[in-house]
Amino acid sequence: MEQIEYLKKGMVEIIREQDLKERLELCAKAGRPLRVKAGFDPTAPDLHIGHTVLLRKLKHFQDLGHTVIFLIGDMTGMIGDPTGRNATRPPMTRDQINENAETYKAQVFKILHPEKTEIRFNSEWMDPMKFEDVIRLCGKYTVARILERDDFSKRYKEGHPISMHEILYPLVQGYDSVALKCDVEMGGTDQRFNLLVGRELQRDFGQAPQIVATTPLLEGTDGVEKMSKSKGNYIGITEPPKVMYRKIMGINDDLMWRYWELLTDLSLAAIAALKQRERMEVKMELASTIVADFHSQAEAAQAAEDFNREVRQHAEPSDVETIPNQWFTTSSNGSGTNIPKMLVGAGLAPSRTEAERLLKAGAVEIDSERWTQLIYPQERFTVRAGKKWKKIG
RNA sequence: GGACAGGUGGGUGAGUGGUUAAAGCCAACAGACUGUAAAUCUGUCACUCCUUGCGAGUUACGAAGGUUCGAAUCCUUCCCUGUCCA
Repeated sequence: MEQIEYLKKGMVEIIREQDLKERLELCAKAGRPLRVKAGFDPTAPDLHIGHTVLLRKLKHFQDLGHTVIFLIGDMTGMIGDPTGRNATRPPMTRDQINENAETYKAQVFKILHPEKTEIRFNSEWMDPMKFEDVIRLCGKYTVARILERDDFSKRYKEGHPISMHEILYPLVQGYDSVALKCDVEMGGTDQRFNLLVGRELQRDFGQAPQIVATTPLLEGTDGVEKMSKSKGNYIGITEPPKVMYRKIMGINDDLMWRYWELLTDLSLAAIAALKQRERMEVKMELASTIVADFHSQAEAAQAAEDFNREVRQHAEPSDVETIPNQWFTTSSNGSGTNIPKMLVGAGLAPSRTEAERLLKAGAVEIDSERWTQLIYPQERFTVRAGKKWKKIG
């Protein structure tokens, strides 16, 4: 079946492929689309391109006519998913969650087809649950099995705390699949365990167990850790074209191939062909492709132009902000602008101590000349501190 | 409920009364190099103030008190975490 081949591309694992085939056939006969769920924690208000690896895959299901359920874990967000953590996440407040959820909604449709997407919140069925129901749910699983989970067992062995509520997380997520009668659940490879719990619970509730499909986790711009907001190695999908472009250009050459594979629709053969070409050129093409995906062709072209000028030629950016000079003083020793104060005031340095360090390190350039003195005798000038530029005057 | 161990800067982790704003490593930032990057090398990496000086002051080692000329280091209470016992 060709549907299977299309869906398999870019997936790490399908449990079980045979089941997926059968389910596809079954639904085709019954004339109903598959219900494909993916859950998102409303912890990060902004999606990054790492999330789009999964979103792209969900879209592929939609391309084949199936329904995607974008589940916002407003209830589970209050628990804090322990996945990949060795410390407990702080629970979020209701207000924070609602706010973040709105941002999610606005962002996912850059990839997903709105008309084939159901957006749901797990508080829909979690809120009405009584404590009795919760206990009954807990009875469906055992402590030993939960502790099998890699990060739990690791934390346990190393003597790190695991709170009771974290143990509940996989159960809650699994129950979501029961409530939604999911056919397929997708997630990153780190979600494998949680996704599998869903299968078991569905079986317990007399449903056919969902097919579990995992996608790879994208490395962040540092090339080492998984992309994540908290690690600061992410590229947000709402970031301005210029920033996005620059971040992509900043990745390691080797990582670029992985980005081509997971973040574009290019076939593996086409990517292999790119490897024959000049790397700089290919990376710029990657940056343009991705920026165009989230913005537009025109903005991507502009970002490329800015990059050439600012980064490659070290020229002044086209959109340097001008700030009135409030640091110019005249005294008996002469007159001038106090540079450290100006750097902090203009947002080029976080503190005066830091500003002085930048000066000493030779990171400050004024009107294209390196400047290391405290006082600059002019009132109007263009200043660059590291990568940041401002016009003063 | 009891016994024991522990809580140090963004992360890890030294430091058990005085040149300790706190080693080392990682991350980060800046400079050099360069095709962007990576790698490498160099420097920096709490804050404020000024006359920018191997300057002055302030804050900091879970929290609050105490001992002392002087405490991350000793004492007391509290909070938190783990292990074992019940």
